[in-house]
Amino acid sequence: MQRAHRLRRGTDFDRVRASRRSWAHPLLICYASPADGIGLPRIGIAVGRRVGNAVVRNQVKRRIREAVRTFYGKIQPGVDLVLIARPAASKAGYADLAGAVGSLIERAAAKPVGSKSPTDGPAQS
RNA sequence: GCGGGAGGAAGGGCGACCGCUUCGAUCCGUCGGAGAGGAAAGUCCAGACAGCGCAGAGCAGGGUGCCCGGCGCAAGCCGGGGCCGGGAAACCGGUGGUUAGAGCCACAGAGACCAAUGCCUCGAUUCACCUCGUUUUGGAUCGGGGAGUGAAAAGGGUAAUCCCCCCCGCUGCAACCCGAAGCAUGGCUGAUGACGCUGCUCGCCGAGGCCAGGGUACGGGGCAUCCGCCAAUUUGGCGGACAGUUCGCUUCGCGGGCUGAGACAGAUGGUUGCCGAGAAACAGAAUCUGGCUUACUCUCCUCCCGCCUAU
RNA sequence: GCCCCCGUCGUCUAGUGGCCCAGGACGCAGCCCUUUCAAGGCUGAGAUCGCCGGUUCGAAUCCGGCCGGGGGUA
Repeated sequence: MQRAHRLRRGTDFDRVRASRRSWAHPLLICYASPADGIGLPRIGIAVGRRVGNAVVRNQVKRRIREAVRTFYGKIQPGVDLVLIARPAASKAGYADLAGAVGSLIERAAAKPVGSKSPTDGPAQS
């Protein structure tokens, strides 16, 4: 997950969260918004202080990042995502977090498959 | 052997595949090097560094604190000793000055601080009396003894109260410097001196300051141990110093080798194999350094104290 | 990251060495008043003063260390 695939600026986070398009999971919350230009999808990860101390937050962040890497090819281009960890994520293992990330990407920003209409994507919001 | 105490070491190792940050090389396909801690933590001290006005004077405020010796710029640390408290001991914790001065010491108690007086009792002297008492009344004076109160009483306690002696400008890398982009003004105030070096006063300086609203929240340096030299387009090479680690020696030191993390939504991860009894605890660098404090683990080493057993 | 501030009944707070095993208001419970409710009156319960040490005869208060909240900072 290289730097070009990540959200870099605070204004990007604000813009994605201001789009109000969100999907919830017991471990994570996902926001989605179309990017300014057509390009690679970008992901931002936020882990607040309620999740745990610095070690726990880093561990959660790395597991989410690794899960995003495995599902990265399924995200449609030109979409910005923000993944926010909830406190329960501190007790979840990698398999649970990866499942959460996979389901959220499937629901929020999956590439249109076959002849299916792309109306479930957030780019129309 | 069991229990307790002090000090120290260590904080997994070797790999495979897929990934991350950074540096370098590159035939742009890739390749190679480096990549969290003993506390990185809490932010409790001190210093470096940077800005603020000459970094001024006084007050306020803050800090240090038994004695001797040593290390250190300082905070602080090490060794020995004294006193107090805890413990059976090893050991642990705490430490200035109340004959410079001031304040406070509730309740209780006669009295709580340069002393003065009250209670009980004994003795002596003396006075009073419808009761004339020294085996027995009351008062006064002098002298002796005592109880009670309280943490503490003819002699204190409290400086983790002010104070005395010694030290300290303020603000902090979101400091600060360079560059770029963008915006809209309105009100109040100011050479009768605003603002500022912080809280107050003085001295000094000399033109902006405050509020509301609006705009941008980008690049680089500081910043990755420091300094110097060489070559130079970047990179690099050499030397010295500092720190860490390791080895050796003629061992309070000297010499050799190796190493020097570093971003700006913020780098160590995922899956798994072997060693192994097992891989668990606290915990993630953010300007840097030295200390202090706190959190914690499977073990290992050295020394000390007590008990039991054996010799 | 850096720099500050605050923890006292359920809530908001007063108390800055002893008069306080902590006072007040709102809330809570009971009684009175009222046909009933509200308002009003009386009474009562409710606090290991965030935690652990220390100084002192004596600590919510003074000192040290932890814990938990909150704020500022281009």
